[in-house]
Amino acid sequence: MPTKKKPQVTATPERRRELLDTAAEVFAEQGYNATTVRKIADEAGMLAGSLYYHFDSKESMLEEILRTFLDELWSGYDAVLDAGLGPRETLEALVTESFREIDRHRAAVAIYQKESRQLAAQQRFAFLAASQRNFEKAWLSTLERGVVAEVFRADLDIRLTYRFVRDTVWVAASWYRPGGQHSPEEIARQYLSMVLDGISARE
Amino acid sequence: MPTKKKPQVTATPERRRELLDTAAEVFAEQGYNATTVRKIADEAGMLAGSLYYHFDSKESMLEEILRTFLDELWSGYDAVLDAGLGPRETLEALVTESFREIDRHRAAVAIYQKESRQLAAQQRFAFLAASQRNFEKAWLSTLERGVVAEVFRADLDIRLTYRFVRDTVWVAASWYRPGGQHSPEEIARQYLSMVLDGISARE
Amino acid sequence: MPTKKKPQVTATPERRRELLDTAAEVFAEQGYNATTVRKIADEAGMLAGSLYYHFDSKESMLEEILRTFLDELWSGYDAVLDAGLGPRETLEALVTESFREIDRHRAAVAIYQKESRQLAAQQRFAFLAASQRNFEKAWLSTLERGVVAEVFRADLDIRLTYRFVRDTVWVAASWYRPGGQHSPEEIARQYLSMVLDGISARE
Amino acid sequence: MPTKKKPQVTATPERRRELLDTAAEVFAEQGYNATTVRKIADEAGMLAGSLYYHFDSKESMLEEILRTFLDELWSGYDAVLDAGLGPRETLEALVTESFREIDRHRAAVAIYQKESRQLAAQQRFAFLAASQRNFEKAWLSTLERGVVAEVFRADLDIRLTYRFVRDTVWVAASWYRPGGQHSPEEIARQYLSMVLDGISARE
DNA sequence: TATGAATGAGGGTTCATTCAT
DNA sequence: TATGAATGAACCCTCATTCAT
Repeated sequence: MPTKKKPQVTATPERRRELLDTAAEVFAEQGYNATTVRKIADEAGMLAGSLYYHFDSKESMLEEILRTFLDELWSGYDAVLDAGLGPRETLEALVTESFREIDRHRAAVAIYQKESRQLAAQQRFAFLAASQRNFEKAWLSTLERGVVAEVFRADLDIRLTYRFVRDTVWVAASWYRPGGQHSPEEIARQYLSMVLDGISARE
Repeated sequence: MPTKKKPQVTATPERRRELLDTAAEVFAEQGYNATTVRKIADEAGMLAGSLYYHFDSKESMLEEILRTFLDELWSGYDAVLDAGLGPRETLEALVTESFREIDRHRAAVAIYQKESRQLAAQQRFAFLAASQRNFEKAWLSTLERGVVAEVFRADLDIRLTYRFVRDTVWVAASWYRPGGQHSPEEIARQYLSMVLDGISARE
Repeated sequence: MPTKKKPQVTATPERRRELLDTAAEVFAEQGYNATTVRKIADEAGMLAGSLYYHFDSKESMLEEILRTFLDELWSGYDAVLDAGLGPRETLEALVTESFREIDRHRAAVAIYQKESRQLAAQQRFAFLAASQRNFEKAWLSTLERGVVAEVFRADLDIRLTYRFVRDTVWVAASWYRPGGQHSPEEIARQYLSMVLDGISARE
Repeated sequence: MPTKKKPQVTATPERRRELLDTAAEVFAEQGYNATTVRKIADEAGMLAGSLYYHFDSKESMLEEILRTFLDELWSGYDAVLDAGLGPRETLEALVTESFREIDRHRAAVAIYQKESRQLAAQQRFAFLAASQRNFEKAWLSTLERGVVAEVFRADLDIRLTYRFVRDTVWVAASWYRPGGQHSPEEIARQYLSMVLDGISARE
């Protein structure tokens, strides 16, 4: 691996963040492939070529966006998983943390949702697959603990349940808009209510 | 349908179907934008240019795939909605029908999930937006009916519930593989069980 | 040069003529390059591939159209040039003959006007250049004879005059429509009047 | 004329002009349809894609070439038409101006001659049709004025005369080469002599 | 830091042509 | 004779990327 010279973190790392935020917004809105480097530059008020002073490539921007997001996400998740909570409380905390993450990194989450599967196949984005595996491990074990503790129903296919909960939470990024009428915690509460107790009225 | 003279659906509509199935598979796997016409042709065992004997453009292939899917979907939905069922039975039937559709048109559903939002902005794909509106109408009214009839909980935000159910069902297309261990009806049953009664054990 | 098998003059040579007439019309209207073989076939009520039963190539159609036209043109010109007329009568006869040719072969003349220069560079269309040389020879000698005989003005550049007369006549093909209010002979008469005596009133 | 690489310290609009001049030359020589964008780029010493930094499309290059030409042409014509000259002097001035324009914009004129008719049908090139109408108006009214003033012969069909003069002048672009032995003014004089007084010797 | 201009590798599409039926 | 389907080369255009200034 030859050392590259380009992305000197000289000057302002804030400018870098700004540009990445802009890029993330456009990626989320138009899709990664459909987004041209020029569109990002336009949005940032510069010319396409100028972006290459800050970043190696379009792909490296994408990578940094996703890496930053996943780092933060896991720092939140790890705190929850290490807190020694019971299975139901763990589930509630994970879901709430997820909605907070959607609130903070809406664009990144949307990108992740949409592109993750194809990206994960590339060497460069192997960290996506790794994260996904950890994710699955955390959820499955939580669900299993809950079944054992008779906190969750035992008659459900556990993998199906995992997918159900996982998807249910993350797709919200596709319609969620920060600053709307519901706070992330409020949405989390409602989602949890549905996921845990169902939508049908109890007799 | 204002398509003029070219590939009249006279002789072999089967070849057309074959090619569209191939295209749908590739679109679903790689994303519409990332899919090259050459890739589709390769998969179909012909040269890129040859596709244009059958179709006007890459976009028209996409359109036909989505139109065909939505036509079938709505023929199923309409049957359910016109059956005069109660709200809970309607919801169950709609969900079941959706999983059947995922089973039959997995690729089309996956494409729809991924590209629909951006596509709908184009004049050509306005029918996507129209379908989405009808979809929303059908679900919201069913949920409202259910709340009135005290079949569904009254304490949930109805739009949030709508999104919850809608997403929950359709994202399944992203991991569902036909011919797996669960039939669509089986999956529908488990999903319904979770959605209606929740995943937590009843005391 | 291997003998080709295709253009059997079997069956009807009339069909051949019909097809060539159709092709000439489209070539004239849209330009040779801009004309697709399919457009010709459409106009003839068949499929593009079917034309290749009758002709070797699009280019061979063009060649036959132009050859046929030039053959007829020269048969008319040669008659005039061999008639032993005086220079002014020769000029009048050539111009009249030209307008008759425009009347009969409007499409071919239009094609000739438009494409001749570029075509002539190709080996295959060398006959166009040859014809052009003969054409020039005939006109220049007629004009020179006329100057010597003091029938034409001596103070004009003879090459310029040649181009003037030549162009003046043939461009008419671009606006002439057979069956209009003026017969070719009538138009020829008026053109000759202008060319010979000018448009200004005599004092 | 070997194309050398200029020491382009050129500001942007000059580069644009250079490229358009190159394009015009190729269009004129090979015809618009037969000209590939790559050929233009070759001639300009760059790659095909690079042209798109300067222009939107091949068609937009054509448009700009023709627009520029017509703008200049009409600025010359308008000066003549507004000068309050008599009909004969107007005709002489228009013809002279036309030959000057051929001298300055030979390529553009040749393109105009060849492609104008088909182009005019397109929305984008409607300005060609408009120009043609103004052209016709100017000439017809000049000829009519001349007939009334008994400066031009009254026994000629005025539309035919219009076409005669118009074509006669502009076709010259197809053989005219700037820097030849005749200046545009000289050619104009000879043409006018023929058009006004005819080529036959006066008794 | 950013610009202007160019590169070069495709990508979608067109079209003359072929050929088995 | 004509059709239906396919070929393959070429075309216009896009876009990530580079680099001298």
